[in-house]
Amino acid sequence: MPELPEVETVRRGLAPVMEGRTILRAEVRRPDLRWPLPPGMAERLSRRRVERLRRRSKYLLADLSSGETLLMHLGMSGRILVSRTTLGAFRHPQSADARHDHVVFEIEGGATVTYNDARRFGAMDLVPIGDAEHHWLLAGLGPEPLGNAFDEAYLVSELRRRRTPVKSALLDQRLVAGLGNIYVSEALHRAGISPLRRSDRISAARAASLVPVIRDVLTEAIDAGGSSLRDYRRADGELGYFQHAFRVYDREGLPCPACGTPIRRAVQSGRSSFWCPACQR
DNA sequence: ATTAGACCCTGATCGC
DNA sequence: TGCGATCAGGGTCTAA
Repeated sequence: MPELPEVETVRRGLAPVMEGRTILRAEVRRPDLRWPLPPGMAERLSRRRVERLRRRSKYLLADLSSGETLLMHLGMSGRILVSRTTLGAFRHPQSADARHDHVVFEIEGGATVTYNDARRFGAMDLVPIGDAEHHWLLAGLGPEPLGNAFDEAYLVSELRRRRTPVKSALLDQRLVAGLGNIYVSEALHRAGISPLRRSDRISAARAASLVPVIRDVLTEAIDAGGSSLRDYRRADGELGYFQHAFRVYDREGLPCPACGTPIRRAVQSGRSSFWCPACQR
């Protein structure tokens, strides 16, 4: 579910209540997420201060005073929600089903941070600070799409040597890290490239144009607080609103906002792609 | 070496 | 109202 903009939005919501503060107590209610939680995780988190909350791709990284980094991934349905215990245990309507509250952190200063994940595709692990980028889940990740290493020369050369559809190439986290099904579809529409087109058959100029387009769509989505379709919520429980700006995603049969042609849908490597057959070639 | 498909799990929605 | 089929912002692993 959450792609880079959603994870960044969660990070920005959590940072003010976690950074510089101590986790008074951590509680693990269900250790069987995508993989078993690391041994003794609750004890290794309790009474540690969160020095910094970072993001790499779709992962959140909390550097702790113990010298370990807590690595978190939200999978498809994961949420991290902040509630204020000083105001009483208040759960408003758009909050998640408490049966899926798997990890709970009590934070110094009166905040409770709850990891909730119905499908349990999410993950957490602990790794020595400084080794996070070598963790097996992070080691193969490509450049950050909003970072300097992701530039026109890089993308042109990577696409040129792949024969997969460009949709699959951009979803490959080894090529660029953080895009998912929504933002790939949106970026390809903005660039006028069909998701079905073979990567190595895109002209260099058109491939290069994807770089600023990807940056723009991610930046706009972060500014909107991400996209809320089914499960995703910001850390404060509110909805993101970038879904209202979708041009093609989840709009099969509806008119293309640029030309009015009905949006088409096709399944590529098991996931739906949406595109305008007139604007995208 | 690539690439499509199965799989992990729960919940919402749709057609009958 | 109930029931099965299908689908969903993630990623890994297997088999062709």
